[in-house]
Amino acid sequence: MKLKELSERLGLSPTTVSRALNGYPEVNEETRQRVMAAAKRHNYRPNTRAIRLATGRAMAVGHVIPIAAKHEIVNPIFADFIAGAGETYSRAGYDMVLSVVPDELEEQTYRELKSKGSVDGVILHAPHMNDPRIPILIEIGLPFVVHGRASGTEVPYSWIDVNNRRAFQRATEFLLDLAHRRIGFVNGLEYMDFAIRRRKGFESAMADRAMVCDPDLMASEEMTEFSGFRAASRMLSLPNPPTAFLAASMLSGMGIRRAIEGRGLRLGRDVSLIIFDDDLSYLRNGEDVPIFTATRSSVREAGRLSAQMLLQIIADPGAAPQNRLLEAELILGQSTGPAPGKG
Amino acid sequence: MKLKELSERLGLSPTTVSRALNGYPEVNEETRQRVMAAAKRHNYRPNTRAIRLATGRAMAVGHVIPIAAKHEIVNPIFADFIAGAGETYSRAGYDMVLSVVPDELEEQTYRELKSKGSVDGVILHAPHMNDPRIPILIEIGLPFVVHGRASGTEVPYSWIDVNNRRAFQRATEFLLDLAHRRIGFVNGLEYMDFAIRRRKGFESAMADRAMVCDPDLMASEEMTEFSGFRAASRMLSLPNPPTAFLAASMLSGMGIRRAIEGRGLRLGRDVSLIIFDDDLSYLRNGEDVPIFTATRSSVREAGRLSAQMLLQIIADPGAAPQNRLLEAELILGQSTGPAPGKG
DNA sequence: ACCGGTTCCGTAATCGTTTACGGTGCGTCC
DNA sequence: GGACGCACCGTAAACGATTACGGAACCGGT
Repeated sequence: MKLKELSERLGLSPTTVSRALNGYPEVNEETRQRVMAAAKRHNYRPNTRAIRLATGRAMAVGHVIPIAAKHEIVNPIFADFIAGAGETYSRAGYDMVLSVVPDELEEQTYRELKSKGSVDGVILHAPHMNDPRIPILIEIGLPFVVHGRASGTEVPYSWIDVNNRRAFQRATEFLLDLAHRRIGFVNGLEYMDFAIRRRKGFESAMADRAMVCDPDLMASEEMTEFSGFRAASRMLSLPNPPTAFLAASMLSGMGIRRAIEGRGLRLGRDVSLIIFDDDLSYLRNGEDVPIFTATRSSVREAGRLSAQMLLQIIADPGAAPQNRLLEAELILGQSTGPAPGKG
Repeated sequence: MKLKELSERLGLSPTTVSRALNGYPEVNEETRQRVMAAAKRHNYRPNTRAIRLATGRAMAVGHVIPIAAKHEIVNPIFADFIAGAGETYSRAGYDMVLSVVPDELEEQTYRELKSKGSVDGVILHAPHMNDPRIPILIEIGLPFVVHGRASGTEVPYSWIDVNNRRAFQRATEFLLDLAHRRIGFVNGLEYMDFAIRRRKGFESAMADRAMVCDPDLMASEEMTEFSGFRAASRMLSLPNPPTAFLAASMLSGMGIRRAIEGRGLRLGRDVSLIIFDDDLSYLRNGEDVPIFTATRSSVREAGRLSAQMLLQIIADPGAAPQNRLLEAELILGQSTGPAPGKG
């Protein structure tokens, strides 16, 4: 069933039918009702391909997911971020198109998305310091929203981010309040912007209490269970091991717990642990009472908000860039307790 | 730069230019070279929207990701499956469009994808018993490949699946060989087809050794860390607790380990554990030596293969349905050992 | 009676490709 | 030398919507 057929059945022109369905004012209300009814009755769905060509809009947004060439790791937060964003898109009638590309092909991918006209905008994932993708997107004129920020980038752009610095500052302070003095910090890869900010948060909390950061107690790793395990194992073997850990993710935290318990130590008593909890649907931090004490911020919610922001930008490309900083909440779980007394 | 402009610069008709670029035979080889060179020089990229309208092909495939209404859980294997499929699509010049929908809207989503013409085919995820989506897709004539199978569905359709039954049969036999007699089986939700097959594998291995399955030692849960923990905790509290576990996923397994170690028992000595390992990039089962003994099958590879199959079906819609059954390998890790001697 | 302004609707161009169909020129064959 | 086939290229009609522009009918005001 196409527009033309429908209009013939109704004894109207395609123009009027189109206008009626799209809510234009220059059509009699009675006629509009008749058209809408007929459209529903004949199960008419405008052909997306034709709309796209006629309007020049793609009615789609792109997410390009870089695959780190080294480890081929897909960031586990994507699933939930996309679930959140997807909700917003469907409601607005937009498609979400995913490109999975090795990270060295990312620039080229953006250029093609633009020149082939297959999307109206993109979400930029996992920004790092001085991220070159931002100036590129500005140059080619493709609307975008960054999930995160890029330290070092001066030009204005739209982003949504969690206050990573503050979250880790608070977590560190909390451990210090519990009298922990040796704190192991298992961070994400520190070319990622969020990891840089988290480190700053950690360091400034330490500095505020006139404490020095021991490089032996800091690690910058892929956020996997195994990396967490390895880093914690190393630190726990030191002559002066940490009594507490700060972990960049739920998975790292699980690895750290394995290292702790594997040594016969008890989590929350002998060693404390605070993680950053993205509130992933398949990696819930317990049900009623949290397993880990954590700073929490829902990545799914971030997906929803990013999508909304992007759609606004697409609707009004002239407007000034928007920014939104989300605060993480500090939730108390069973993995923290006062530092064990000295001997 | 559009086709018309390019043709004018070359002093040719749009037809000839189009044919030259698309490899049609009725164009002089010399002319073709000239056209190709000019296209490259002017950085000409055919407008996807126009191609789609003109050819009637969407050059896109859809993945509809159902969100379970109850728990809003995104299946964690999606990220890797999609990463695998995405590689295949990009190489073939296809887009991947994702729809994230509450599962009760799934049928409607398929119908819209078809009538709006936004995709040429879809991948069907997470099939369950007598899955109604399969007859629906056949009815509306949208090419599809199922990742998994649907027990009870008689009509032929294309699928790619892991031999789940065999994998769990082998795993069970392996535990039995190690003299384990009380085996806890922490399965996925048993309306999912793969969980049904795994259960059959477990049961038939038990039956082959004339053993009865204790319902107290069987659980059917969401495949999360917490569910694994809860199920294992319950079983370990039984008067006659299991000496070994079989887990449906890496995450369940991690929860089971937590339950085991939380009781002061040692994994691989006091209690054994075999998991099913989807080989997710962010949930690797150790690096050199596996943490868990596991039956392993890469879901990413399944994604690649599913995508290939779907593209073939789209290219030749008349052909008979294809099937492909992958075998999981049984890999030895540190989580299994002989059953502890009685007293 | 005439003009201006609404209200409502239609004609036809447009988006940027593909492709059915038709042409030209040339060589070959009988 | 006419018929035929082949190699090559162009004209114009699709594809299915949106939308610029124009026109008819009607109303109120002067």
